[in-house]
Amino acid sequence: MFRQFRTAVADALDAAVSAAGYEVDDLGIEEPPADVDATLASSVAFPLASAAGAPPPQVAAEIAAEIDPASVDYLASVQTRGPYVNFHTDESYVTDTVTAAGADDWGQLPSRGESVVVEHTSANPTGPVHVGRARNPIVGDAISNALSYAGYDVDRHYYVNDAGRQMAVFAWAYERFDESELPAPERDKPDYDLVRYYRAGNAFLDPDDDTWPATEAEIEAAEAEIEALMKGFEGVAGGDEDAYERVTEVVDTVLDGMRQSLDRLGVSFDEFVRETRFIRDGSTDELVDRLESLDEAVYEEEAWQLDLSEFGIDKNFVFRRSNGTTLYTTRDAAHHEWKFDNYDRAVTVIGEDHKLTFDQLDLTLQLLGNDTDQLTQVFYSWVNLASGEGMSTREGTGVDLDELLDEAVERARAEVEARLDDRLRDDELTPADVDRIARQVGTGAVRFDIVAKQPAKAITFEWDRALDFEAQSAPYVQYVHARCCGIESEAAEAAVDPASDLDPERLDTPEERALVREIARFPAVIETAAEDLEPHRVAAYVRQFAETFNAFYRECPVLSAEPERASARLTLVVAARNTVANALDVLGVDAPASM
RNA sequence: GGGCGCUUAGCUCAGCCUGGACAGAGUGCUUGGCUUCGGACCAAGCUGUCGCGGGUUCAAAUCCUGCAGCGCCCA
Repeated sequence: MFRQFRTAVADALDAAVSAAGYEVDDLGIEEPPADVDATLASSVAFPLASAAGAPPPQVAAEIAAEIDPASVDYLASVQTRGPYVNFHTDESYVTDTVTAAGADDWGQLPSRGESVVVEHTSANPTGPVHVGRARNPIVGDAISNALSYAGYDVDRHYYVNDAGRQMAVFAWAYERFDESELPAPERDKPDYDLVRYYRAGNAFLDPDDDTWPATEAEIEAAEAEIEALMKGFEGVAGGDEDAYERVTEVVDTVLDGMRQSLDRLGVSFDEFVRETRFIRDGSTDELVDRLESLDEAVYEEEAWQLDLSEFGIDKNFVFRRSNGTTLYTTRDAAHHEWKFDNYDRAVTVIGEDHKLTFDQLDLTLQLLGNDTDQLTQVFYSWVNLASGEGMSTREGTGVDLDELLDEAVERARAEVEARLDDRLRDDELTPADVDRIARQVGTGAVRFDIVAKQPAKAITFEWDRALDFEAQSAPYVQYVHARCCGIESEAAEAAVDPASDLDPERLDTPEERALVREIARFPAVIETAAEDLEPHRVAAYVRQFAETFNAFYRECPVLSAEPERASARLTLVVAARNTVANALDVLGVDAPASM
C-alpha cells in the first residue's frame, strides 16, 4: 500500500507544482521523522522558494492548496508544517494494508520476469568453513532471498574451484598419505577428515615445516606429480580423465562436509558449478582464442596477457601461461559468459581481497563484447579475530563455522533453560522444543548479527557480542513472532476470530496506527533491499518493527477488548506476524512459534 | 609508491547512494513497571568537535576536495 500511496502522492505533487506555476527536478518526497504524524512528506518548497520569491512555508501552503485529496488514492489530507508538505493516509489505507498483510505471501512483489544468478561463498574446498568466510553465505543467502521476494527468479550458485594448484596438492596428498599416519580428525565430518591430508601435504612440500620432513628429492618428485595432475585437469592437450576423477573424489568429499555446515546455517544452493566444467566443454579455450586476438593482448615474459593500463588498471592480466595452462580468472571469464547466456543478471558476493581480480574480470568481459551492467558484485570485509579471542582448539587456525554454531546453540540452550521456570505462559516445552528453540535462537542470532551490518565494514569477531541475545538481536525479533503466535492460539481457544470485514475505526489508537504504518512499508523495504543488494536494511526494519509491535502489545490488549475490537486487533496481529515472519525469512532467521 | 574501502555516543552499529524537520538505536549507567494476550518485555533520564581542514548550497553526517588513522589489494 505504501508503494501505491507513494506513487499516487508523487503524481499529485508533480501536478500541483505545475499547477502553481513552478518547475522542479526533485519532488523531495521522504518519510517524515517519527514524531510527525504523516505517512509521507515533501521538502519541495525549499528549492522553489527562491524562484517564487517567497518563503518556503508560503510556497508549501500554495502547493498544498493545489492538491485535492479526494482525487488521490489513499490520501486523506494534505497539511503543511512550516516549509514541509505532509501527506496523511485515509481509512482505506488501513483496511487495505491489514488485509493485504493477512496473506502469507505479504512482501512478495509481483514477478519481474527476470532471472538472476547469485554466486556466493565459493570457498575453495580445502577444508572446513572458517568463520571469517561465514559472512559470505549469510549475506549471499539474504541477498538471494531479498531478490526472490522482490520478484526475481533466483538461482543460487556455489562456484567450485576444482582446477587449481591447491586441488592438485590435495589430490596428491590424499593418495600419498595413509590415514594411520595422521592425527585423529577434530570432528566426525568429511571435511575435517580430509583436511588432515591437505595439511600434511602442505607441510611435506614446505621445507621449513618439519611436521613432515622431506628431502629435496622427495619434494621435487611430489611437485612433478602435482604438476602432472594440474596439467591433466587444466585441459592441456585435451585433458586427462584420470586426473579429473582423482581430484573430483577429494573435492566432492570435502564439499559434502562444507555443505553440512552451511545447511546448519540454513544456507543451500541450487547448483555447485565446477570450474573444470568450463575447461572440459571447450569454452575456456575458445575464450582464450578470442582474448589473443584483442588489441590489448600482448605476449610478454612467456605468457599471454591483457594490457589494461588504458582502463586504469596497471597490472597486466595474465590469461595463459607459457606451458599452455590457463589461470583462474580466465576460466572465471568463461564461467561468467555462461552466466550471461543463461541469466538476465548476475550478482557475486565476494571478499574485498578479490577487488582487483574482479575489476580485471569485468573489463575483460567488456572487451569480449559482454554487457557487464548485468553483473554486480557485493564486497564484504574480512572478519577479524580479537586477540586472545576465538582461538580454536586447533591452534592458531581460528574459529570454524561449526564451532561458532555449536557455541551459539549451547548458549541459547542455557538461556532457554534458565528461563523455563519463570515463563508466564503455561505451555509445556518438551525437550524437543528446547532443542528446537536453542537451534533457532542460536543460529538466528549468528545470522542476524552478521547480516544486520553493512558488509563493507570490517568486523571483529567476539563471542560475547556475536551471541548477545539482548535487544537489537534475532531473539528480540523472534520473540515478537512467538508472541503473535501465542495470541493467535489463545484467540482460537477463546473463539475470537479475525475480522472478516475489517472496520478501520476499530484500529484507531496511535499504537495501532503506528503498527499499520510499519506493516505497510514492508514491501517497499524489500524493494529497496533488493535493488541496492543491501539486506541489512531488512534487519534494521524488522528490529524497528518489533519495537513498534511491542508498543502496540503493551497498550492494546486483544482478547480482553470488546468483541468487535478484539477481532480487529487479532486481524492486525496476524498481519504483524506475517510481516515479521517474512522479514525474518528474507534474513534467513527462523521464526519460532514458541520460545 | 599506486588503487579501493572504512572513520557517527564509553562500546557495537543504523542514517550517507537520492542534501531538508532537534543526529538515531542497542549496550552501559540511574529510576520505575508483572492478580493482565508470553518480562528474551516496556517507560523515563544521562551520554556526540558525525576523524580533521577547505569548498559547493537557502540548507552538509550526507555532495566535492586535501589530509590523517585503520583495513584490503598491487608492485
